[in-house]
Amino acid sequence: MDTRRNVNIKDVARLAGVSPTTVSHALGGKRPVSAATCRRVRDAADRLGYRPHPGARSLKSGGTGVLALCAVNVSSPTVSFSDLEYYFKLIKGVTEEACGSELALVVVPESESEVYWDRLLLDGAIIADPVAADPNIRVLRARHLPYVTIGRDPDAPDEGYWVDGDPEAATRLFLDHLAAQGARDIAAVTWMTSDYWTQTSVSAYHAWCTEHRQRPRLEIVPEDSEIALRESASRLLAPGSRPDAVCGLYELPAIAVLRRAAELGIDVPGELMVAAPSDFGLGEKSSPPMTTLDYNAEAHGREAARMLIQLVRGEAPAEPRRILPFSLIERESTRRRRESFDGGESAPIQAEASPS
Amino acid sequence: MDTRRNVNIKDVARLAGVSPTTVSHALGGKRPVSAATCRRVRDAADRLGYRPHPGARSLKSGGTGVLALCAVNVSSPTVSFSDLEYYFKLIKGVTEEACGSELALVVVPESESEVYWDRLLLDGAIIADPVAADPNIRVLRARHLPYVTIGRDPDAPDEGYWVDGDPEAATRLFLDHLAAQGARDIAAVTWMTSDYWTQTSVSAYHAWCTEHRQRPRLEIVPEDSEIALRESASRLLAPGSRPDAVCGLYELPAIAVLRRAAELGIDVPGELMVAAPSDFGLGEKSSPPMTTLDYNAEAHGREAARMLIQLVRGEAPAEPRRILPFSLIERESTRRRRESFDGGESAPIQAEASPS
DNA sequence: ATGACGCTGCAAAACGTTTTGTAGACGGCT
DNA sequence: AGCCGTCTACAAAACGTTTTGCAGCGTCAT
Repeated sequence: MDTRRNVNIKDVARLAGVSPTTVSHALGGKRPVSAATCRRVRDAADRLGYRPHPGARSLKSGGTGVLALCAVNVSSPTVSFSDLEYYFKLIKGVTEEACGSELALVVVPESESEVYWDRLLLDGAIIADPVAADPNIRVLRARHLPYVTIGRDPDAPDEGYWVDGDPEAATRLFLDHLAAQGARDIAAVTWMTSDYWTQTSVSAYHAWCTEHRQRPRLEIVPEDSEIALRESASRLLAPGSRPDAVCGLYELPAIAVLRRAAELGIDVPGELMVAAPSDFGLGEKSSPPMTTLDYNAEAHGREAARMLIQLVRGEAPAEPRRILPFSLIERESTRRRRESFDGGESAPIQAEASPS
Repeated sequence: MDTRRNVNIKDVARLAGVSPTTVSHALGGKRPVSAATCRRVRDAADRLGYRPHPGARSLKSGGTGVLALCAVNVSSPTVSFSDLEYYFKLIKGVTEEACGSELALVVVPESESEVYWDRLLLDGAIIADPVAADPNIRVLRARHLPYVTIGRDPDAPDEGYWVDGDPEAATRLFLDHLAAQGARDIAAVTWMTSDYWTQTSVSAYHAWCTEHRQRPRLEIVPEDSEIALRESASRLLAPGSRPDAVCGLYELPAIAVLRRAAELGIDVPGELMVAAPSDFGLGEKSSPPMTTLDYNAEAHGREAARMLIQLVRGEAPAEPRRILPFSLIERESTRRRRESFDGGESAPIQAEASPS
């Protein structure tokens, strides 16, 4: 079907009666061209519907104006609708910032195959939530493409360029909050993932327990499935040594605990408090609504994009590693003292960014 | 920061002690190369971390293996979280199909600027829900890139390549359903959008009203905002000539009607039935749950991708215009006769695809 | 008159691949 | 020995841009 040859710069040059060089300068503006010639060239280009070939352009000039955001995981069975809101905020933040700089943004859905990076024509990329030995990062390195991660690379948390929250501070804030509400035996539940946030949260949990002379109890959901989530929740709430609070380092495991608690007839927050320092938008919708984090994903996206744009331009970002502030959103799942009867959201508990 | 030159095919050739031609053939497999040489070349390429430049490759061979899906609207204020599930299903379907054919897929978030298409290196694209005078389609045409739309192009509904549901049949199915449940005065409410689905639904509504000797009453939400939604709902439910059922041609306006009904203390479905032949996943979550469509977005994505892949390969799709089947999911908002007390979802009412 | 200088546009050389035509070597056949 | 086909690998020509160096040509100051 695509039999017609695309019009190229020579065709435009011929119609306008000038050389290809002049066309390039008239359209690109790298060197002055007389007004009359310029108009003639533009007319010719418009009439022919000329579109410069992006490949050829990048081949010579080194850059296309395209950035990539590697984000939406379409393979995971449970990620489906929980992370969507988070991804959307990320995309929105990055897009806004990129559009402002006349750059194009594409979203690369994560999937098993790594075919992507070798085919795409890019100036740089943003990797959301990198994991250990991240394949995306490896390829970007090999291609010498600048990249920024949202969330630290667990293999090199103190290097490279990133925007992140403060998982240690967040975990401690949540544990302190639960303790302040009366919890004395706080268990933690998390995924089997290898990202920096999880790793750091887990060690922060252990450190906190040691400091507060509590017995740590960490339940790790071994795989990415509804069944595994259910089983972990059941194990955690089994009679005998049931904790009086659960801190889910991510929301989904915490939601599973809430569900299981409802099944077992355990009162939340009366007999069990549940909270998760995570922000995939699930806390609002769970029943009862769950205390979670405000991670401010849109700001993360914006800042990452801003940084990447500087890198692409060859500038060195003033702050290569940025920790953004977050706050705790208290909801019913941890609200034991009902002094007032508003039912609305209480004022978020702010936590300032503390550079690690 | 990106001072180091990328390794190119000549570097590999030099290290392996062969010509660039041989490297290309050893890696690309277009012509036979002896096993020994092949291994030498591969080793050299691996050691240097060689990645062929996608621009150069496409320049010569005409194609990169990249497809684009133009979908997520990040500009609209109301689209935010309602369409996400729909988009995700689309992305998932398209990605699966593309991966199966060793093609890469990128998602192009829709925004005001059209910068995108001129910079991206693509073999073809899928446009989700094209509008009248769609700018994306215009550019794709100019670049002679093959494209498939999900939902018909309202400017040329009977041409080109598309996958779609059957808006006329869907609208009639819903109106018949409401009438069968006892509705005698069915109003419709919709967006101010220029897509084919909306246009066709609206005329189907008018036609149906004429056939059934009902006075049509169409409320159009004039702009994309929460306030406009609220006002339209209020107008529709104002006392005096209140309809006994509302068919929201999209979900969001229908949800606004549900909310307003709750505020006014109007019993749904007792005094007012509400349904929407649309599938953005909101029907399940509204209160009361609303009767909606099962559009089967993932299948739409898969079929569109399959078609596009054929086009990119130069094959002519057997069926350039495909109408996929859909079904009505009955929920509480239109369930007047409560003969059983299961409370679950009833069996969907199937509707076979009828080629227009 | 002469040189310097600014403006305008052109020719040619990249950029890194793939593709095509062909040369050389080698073995098997008449 | 001569011929033919098969392997293997190379040289050279694209692909469509941007970039660089430079030539022509007026204009202005000396």
